[in-house]
Amino acid sequence: MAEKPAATAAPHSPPAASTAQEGQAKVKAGVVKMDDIARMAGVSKSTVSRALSGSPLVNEETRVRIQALVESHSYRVDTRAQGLRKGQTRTIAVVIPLLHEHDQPISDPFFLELLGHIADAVADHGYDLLLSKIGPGRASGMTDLVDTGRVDGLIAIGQSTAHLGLEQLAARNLPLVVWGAQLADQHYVTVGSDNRAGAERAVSHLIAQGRRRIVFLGQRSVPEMRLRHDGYVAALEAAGITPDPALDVPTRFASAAALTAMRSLLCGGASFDAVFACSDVIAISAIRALQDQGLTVPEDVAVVGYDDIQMAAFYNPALTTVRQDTATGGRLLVDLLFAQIAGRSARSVMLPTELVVRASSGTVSGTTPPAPR
Amino acid sequence: MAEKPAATAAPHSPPAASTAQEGQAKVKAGVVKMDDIARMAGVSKSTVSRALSGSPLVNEETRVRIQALVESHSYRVDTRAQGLRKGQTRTIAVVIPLLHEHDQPISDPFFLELLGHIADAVADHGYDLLLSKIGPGRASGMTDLVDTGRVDGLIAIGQSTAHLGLEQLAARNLPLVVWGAQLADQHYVTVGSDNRAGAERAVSHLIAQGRRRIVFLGQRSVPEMRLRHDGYVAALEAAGITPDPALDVPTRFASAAALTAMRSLLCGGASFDAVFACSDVIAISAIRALQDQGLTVPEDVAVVGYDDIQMAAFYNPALTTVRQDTATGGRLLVDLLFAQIAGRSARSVMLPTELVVRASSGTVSGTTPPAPR
DNA sequence: CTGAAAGCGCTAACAC
DNA sequence: GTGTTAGCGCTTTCAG
Repeated sequence: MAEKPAATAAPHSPPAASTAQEGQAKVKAGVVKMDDIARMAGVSKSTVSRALSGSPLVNEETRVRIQALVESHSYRVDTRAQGLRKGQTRTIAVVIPLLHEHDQPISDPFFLELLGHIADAVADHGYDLLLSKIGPGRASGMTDLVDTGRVDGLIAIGQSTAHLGLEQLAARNLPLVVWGAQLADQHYVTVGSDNRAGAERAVSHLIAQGRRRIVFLGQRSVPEMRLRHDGYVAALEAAGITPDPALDVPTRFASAAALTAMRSLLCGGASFDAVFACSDVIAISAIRALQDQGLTVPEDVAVVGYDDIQMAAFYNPALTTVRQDTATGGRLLVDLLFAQIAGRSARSVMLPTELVVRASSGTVSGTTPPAPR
Repeated sequence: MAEKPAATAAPHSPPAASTAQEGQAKVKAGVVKMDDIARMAGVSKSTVSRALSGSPLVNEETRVRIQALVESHSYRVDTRAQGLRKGQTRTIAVVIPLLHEHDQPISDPFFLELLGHIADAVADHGYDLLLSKIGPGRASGMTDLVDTGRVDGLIAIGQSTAHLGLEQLAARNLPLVVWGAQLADQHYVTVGSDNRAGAERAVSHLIAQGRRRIVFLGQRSVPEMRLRHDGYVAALEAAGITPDPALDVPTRFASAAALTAMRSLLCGGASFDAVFACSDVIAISAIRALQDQGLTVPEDVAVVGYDDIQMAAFYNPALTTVRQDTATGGRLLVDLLFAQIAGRSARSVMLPTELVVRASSGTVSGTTPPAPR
C-alpha cells in the first residue's frame, strides 16, 4: 500500500478529491504529520506550523490552502511534540487523597461537585486535567507529576494529613493550589470556606433553637475539621455552655464510620439534643443511626451538616447545612493556579459560607419544598 | 549563575557532596536532564537510559553509580520526551458526558464511585488518567484526544445520546470501552449491568409486594434506560398487568428534574402505588416529592431505585435498589481497554445485578440497620 | 512572506 | 558493555 500519496504532483488539487480517496485508508490515527501536509501544500513544515498557529506572517492564500488540506485529512498537531518543544504540557493535575488506608474509592459527593467545577474551569483555559488518586506520602507522587513533565501545575483537594508534604512542594516553587484550610504557618496557596465561621453559625443556630447538648461529629486531625471544631467550641462558649468532651465524637468521612460512631455514642447512653456533623454524608448517616434507635429528627435531636451536597435538600428530613460554594471555589482554585503558572503570585482565599436552614434543625416544617439549588 | 555544574572534572565525586551544593540552586523542576547525569557519571546518555530502564546490558557498577547520581539530583526522566520517542502516552482518557445542556457539574454519586474504581485500576497499570467532560457532539472531541497524541485509549462513561459518535470511533479502531448498554448493532465494546434483568427483578419485586400501578421514572432516550423500561414492561406483562402510559414519566438524571416530574404527576391526579426509578438519585427526589404531598413511603407508595449508591442504605426510608457493581465494572472497563491497546480483541461484558431489598419497597421495617456495603 | 537548520529530551539500532 | 547516530513531530531563530 502506498504510504505517502504522491500529491506533490498536484499541489493545488481540490481537497475534496483527496478526502474521498484517502479517507478510507487512514485507519490508524496520527498517520498524517505536519510534514505530509507541507508536502501536499507545496510549502515547508515551518509554513504549516505558522499557518496553524495563526501567525500573521503567512500569505492568506497559502493559509487557506493549508487549512483545507488539514481539514480534509483531519490532521491534528501532536500536542506531545508541541509540548516538548515549547516546554509546556497544557495539562494540570488534580490530586485527590485516598480517603483512607484501603483503596477505598472517592466517595463523598462533595468532592465530585468540586471536581466537576474544576474540570470546567480547566477546560475553559484550554488545558487538560489529569486526575490522580494519591495515597499517604502524597508529596513525592505530586512532585513526580511535574518533574516528569506531565503537568504544569497541581491542585490538591483537601490537605488532609499532608500539610508538611504540601509545604515541601511550595518550597520548590511548583505551581500549586490546595482546597482546604488556611493555616497560620503555611506557604502554599489555599482556597476554602471559612470553616470556623461556618461551624460557629451552624452551632449558634442550634443553640438558638434551644439546644444545649450538642454533639460534634468529625475528625479533628484534618485541619478543616479542626477549625470547624474551633467554631463549635466558640459558639458554645458564647452561649455560656461548657463543651462536654463526651459529646466530641471522632468520625472519618465515610458513611459507615459515621454510623458506627453514632451508634456507639447512643449505646454509651450519652444524652444530647443536637448534632453538628462535619459533612452532609456524616450527618445523613448520623440521622439514620438516630432513627434506628427510635429517635426522631428534629424533634428529639436536631442535626446540622456541612457542604450542602445536592442530596441535602432531598433528604428526609431535609438537611440544614453549611453551604460551601463549590462553583466559585473550583473556579478560584483554577484561576489562582494559572496565575502562578503565569509567574504571578497568588494569595489564599477564604470563601464565605451560608447557613441553609431546612427541616433537620427543627425550624422548618418537613413538608416545605426544598429550595432548588 | 553557573548553569551547568562543572562536575565533569570529578566524575566519581560522591553524590552526597553535590546534593548539598546543588540542592538549593535547583528551584525549577526538570532542570537536570539525562545528558547531565551522563556527563556526571562519565558515561553516555544511552548508558544512562539503559541503566534506568533496567537493561541487563549495563555493568552493575555503572548502574549503581548512575542510580546514585539520579537519586541525589532527584532526576526524573521526562515522560513527554519518552512518550514521543516510544510512540505512546501511558495515559488514558475518561470521558464523562455533560449531563445536560448547561455546564452543569457531574453530579450523580454513581459516576464518582465508578470513576474512583477506574482511577484505581488505571493507576495499577502505571498509567495516568485524563478526565474530560465533553459536551454534545462528543465524538470529535474524543477523537482529538488520541489524534493529538494525548492518550492511548478512551473510556466513555455512559453512552447517553452519543451512540453514533461512538460507532465512528470504533470504526477508526481507536481503543475504546464504554460503560453502558449493549446494543444490537454496536461495534464498540461495552461494560454494563444487565439493565433489562435488573429492572425486571425490581418491578417483579414490587408486584410481589402487591403493587399494581407502578410508575416508571427515567429517560428512555438513553439506551440503558430504554432497556430498563423494557424490563419494567416485561415484569408488568408477566404479571398480567397492562402498562399504563400515564405512569411512564420521562425524567432526566438530576434531582431537581425528578422532583418536578414527580410533582406534576401528583398534581395530575394519577393514581399509583409504587415507583420504579432509573437511579437512586431520582428515587430519592421522588420520595421527597411524595412525602411533601403527605404520602408515606412505603405504605402509600413503594419505591425502588437503581445503582445502590452509598447513600441508598442511609436514606430514610432505606432505599430498595438494584445494585450495580462499580468495583468490578471499573476494573473490567480498564482491563478491556488495555486488552485493546495491546492489540488483543475484547468482548462486551454484561454484569449481573443484585436486588437489594430495604425499607422503601415495604418489606423490611424501617428500623433495621442498613447493610454495610 | 517562506525555507533551512537546529534542537526540545529521550530511545533504539548499529557499531565497536 | 558502551558510544554514536538518528530520529519521534513539532517550533523557532536566522537567513533570505
